[in-house]
Amino acid sequence: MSKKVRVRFAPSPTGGLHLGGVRTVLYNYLFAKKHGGDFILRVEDTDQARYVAGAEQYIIDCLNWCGLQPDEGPHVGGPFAPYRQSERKELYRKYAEQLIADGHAYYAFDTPDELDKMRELLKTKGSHSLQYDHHVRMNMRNSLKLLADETNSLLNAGTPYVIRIKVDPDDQVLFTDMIRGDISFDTNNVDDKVLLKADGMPTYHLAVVVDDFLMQITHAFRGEEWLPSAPVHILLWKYLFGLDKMPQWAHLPLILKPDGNGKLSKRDGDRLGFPVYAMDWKDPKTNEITKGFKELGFLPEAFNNLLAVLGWNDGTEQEIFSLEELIEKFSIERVHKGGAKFDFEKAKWYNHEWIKKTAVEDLRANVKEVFESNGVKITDENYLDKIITLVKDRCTLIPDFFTQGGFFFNAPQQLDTDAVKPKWNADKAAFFVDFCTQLKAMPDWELSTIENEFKTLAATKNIKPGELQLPFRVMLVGGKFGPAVFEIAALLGKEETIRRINYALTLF
RNA sequence: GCCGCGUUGGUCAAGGGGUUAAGACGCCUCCCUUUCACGGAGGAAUCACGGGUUCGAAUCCCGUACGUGGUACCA
Repeated sequence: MSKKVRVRFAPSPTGGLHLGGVRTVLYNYLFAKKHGGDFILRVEDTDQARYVAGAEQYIIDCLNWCGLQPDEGPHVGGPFAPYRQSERKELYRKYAEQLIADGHAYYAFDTPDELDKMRELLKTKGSHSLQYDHHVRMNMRNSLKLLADETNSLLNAGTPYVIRIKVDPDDQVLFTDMIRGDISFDTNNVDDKVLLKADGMPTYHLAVVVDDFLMQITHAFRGEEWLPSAPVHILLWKYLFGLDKMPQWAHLPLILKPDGNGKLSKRDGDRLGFPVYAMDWKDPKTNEITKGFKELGFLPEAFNNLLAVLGWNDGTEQEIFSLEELIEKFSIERVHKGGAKFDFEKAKWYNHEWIKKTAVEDLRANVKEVFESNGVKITDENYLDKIITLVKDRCTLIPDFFTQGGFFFNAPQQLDTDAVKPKWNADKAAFFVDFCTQLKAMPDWELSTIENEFKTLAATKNIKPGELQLPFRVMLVGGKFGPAVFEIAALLGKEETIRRINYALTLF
């Protein structure tokens, strides 16, 4: 019987949650759910210098908006609590000490100055690696070089120290990545990484391995930037828990900037005018707000969809996937090896598609919010629903509902008279005067009757109805946009339609 | 510098020895619609380069180039 699938996402709370982060979560989540497993959130808050208060809650909010809620985490608890590394601090030390006892790690007392000097020396000697490794460690101040007595007295005197892994030279570290296949590293190129810092906190290297073991993680998916440090993690697994217990690895491709090259960063979004964070992020230090996809008017379904297919597809021509479909169809083996450039135009296309396919009642709350934030109080949801139905095909982002349908609530302030005047004449003006009279007399207010009335009157006056539709549109909405004119009039109601015609007639 | 990973149109990509090298976004043309969209029909545009292996290479192998990531008491 195979172990239950357990995957984890382990962000460090240092700022907003960017596209790459959300996609990592998404792939983790899809894989877990596809195999009926658990998705665990773990927080790496061991880097005090960069830790930002509020960032953890922000990440949770983003996951919530995306609908990717963890089964275990600092906010929901779970059998392996705590889920914050700062609260697990003492745990890690035990494993670091065990490594030393087994001869796989050592105490190092080198000061930052001494480390700098060592690297300077290597540089002047023309060495092509600046690593703290088997070449140099016997020249440094550590428990390998020092006598046991010396080490103990240094320790007893409270000298600051770190614990470093002891990487043996001339060996190969081999592993199979679920996306990339077999990968090998020569241990001569792996340095003696710090595992436990002078402040007693673990580095990422120790923490992932210990936490993945303790939390029984079966599959570890993370960004490609971690590939070079994979050998350290694998060595740690070998020394501490045994390779047979190690999770399977998958290193996800990077999301790159649309122009030029390089990893997509927050700066690129600012520069190119699109968000790179899931939701608005306010940096508590600078109070600077970085725009998010949510606030720009993206639907979470579209956001998940566009992220999922940036580096993965199911091999068919399908482009639009719901979360349920993604869970069903996702396979980690089909994830690409190469990075993908982010294309905001295509991102908007996905949102447009999702708005078109989303039911009115599921759009209502979002649209209502947009109207109300524009100062339009919605009292009649039925009316709002009709507007949504009428304009949703032409909305790419949620705020477009207001630009496309705001005129249903507020008569246009300014009319695009330039669009009408060149072809305007007394006959047309007379048409609208008569049209109003007829509208007033109409017993009902139906789309078909309004349209019939308009067209028959035009015929009797010998004017092409098409030539009258544009002026009519401008009268009602203020410009050359919006849904079919007669639909608008029908929804606007008799009085308002007549009022707008009469007002416009004074301007043309 | 060293180490790792990658490279199919402008972008996302299917295809993994024989294909007219799918499809999508964007762009262009036309139809629909006397608004703008939606929808429909078309179009331009691609296998990084050089060597092999093979009857045959986008596909396999080796180089090169380019890109990208790492090279911290950051993750």
